Amino acid sequence: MWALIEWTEIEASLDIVKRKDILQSVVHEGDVVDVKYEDESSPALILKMNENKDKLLKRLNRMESERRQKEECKLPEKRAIKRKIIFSPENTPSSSPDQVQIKRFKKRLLTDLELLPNRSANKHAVQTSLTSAACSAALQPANSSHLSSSGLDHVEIHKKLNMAKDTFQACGRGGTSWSAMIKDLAVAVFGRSMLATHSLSGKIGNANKESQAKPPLDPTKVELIIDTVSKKFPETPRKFLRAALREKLNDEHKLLSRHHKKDTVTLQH
DNA sequence: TGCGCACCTGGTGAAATAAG
DNA sequence: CTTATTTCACCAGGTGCGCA
Repeated sequence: MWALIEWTEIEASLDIVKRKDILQSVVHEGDVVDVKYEDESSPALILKMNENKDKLLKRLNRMESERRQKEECKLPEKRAIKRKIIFSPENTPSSSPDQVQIKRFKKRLLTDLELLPNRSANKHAVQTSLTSAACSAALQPANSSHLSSSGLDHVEIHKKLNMAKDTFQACGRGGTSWSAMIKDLAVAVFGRSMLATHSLSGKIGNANKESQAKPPLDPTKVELIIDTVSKKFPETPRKFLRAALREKLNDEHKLLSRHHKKDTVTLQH
C-alpha cells in the first residue's frame, strides 16, 4: 500500500512512500502528517491514497510534468534546479540511507547558496559539480583541522569568510581535488556573476589591450581562499591554485558572454 | 633573452538534463 | 529508450609586461 505525498519542508518535492512509513494510524487525503525519512520524520501533505503504486507513479510523473511546463518560461539555467528530490517505490528513503543523506546534504548546500546573488546560477553550478560520488565524499569527515569551527554547522575560515560547514566540506569533491576545491570555494564566496565580471588582479590583459580591464576580486578573500586550499593541499604550488582560480574566472566570463550573445540573437528574431 | 605571469579566445569531452 | 542540448572542467595557444 502506497501514498503520493508532497514533502512540505522540501521545495516542491513529490514522493511515493509506503503506507507504513506514514507515522499516523488514521490519515486522509489532504492531511499533513509525519512521514518516516530515514531515521527521522518529516512533514508531508497526503495527495493521493488507495491507488496501486503504478497509478501513483503515473500520477506523480504527470504532476511533475505539469509543474515543469509552468516553469518553462524561466531561464534555462533554472532547468537543473527544477529537478526535484523524488523517491520511487523501489527507492524509498528507508531503502537507501546514503541516497537520502546525499540528497539532504545537497538540499542544505543549495539553501546556503540562496544567500548569494545570482542564486540560480550558483545553485546550478553546485548541482552539476556535486555528483553523487562527490557528495558521498563530502559526507566523509574532512581534514579541516586548520579551521576554527564557529558552531555546529558553520565553519569560519576567516572573519571575512564564514560558510556552512557542509558547504565547505563539499568544495572540491569533498576535499579530494584542489582544483575543484578552489573553484567551488570561489563560487561559494563570490558568486558566479562576480567571477564572470572580475579578474584576479584587475590589470588589463596584455593580449587584448583594446579590451576593458575587469575590476579585481577582493584580494584578501582571494588570498584566504588560496591559503585555505593550500593548507589542505600543501604539495600544490600556489601558482597552480591561482591558475585554477583564473581559469574559473575565464570560464565564467566565457559562459556569461555566450548567454549574452544568445539573448541578443533571441531578441533579434 | 628567457621565463613566469596575467589575461584572453577557442576547442574538446564528460556528465547531466531535456526532448522526441 | 535514444538523441540533442547544455554546462562544466580542462587544455592549448596567443600576447606582452616585468624581472633576473
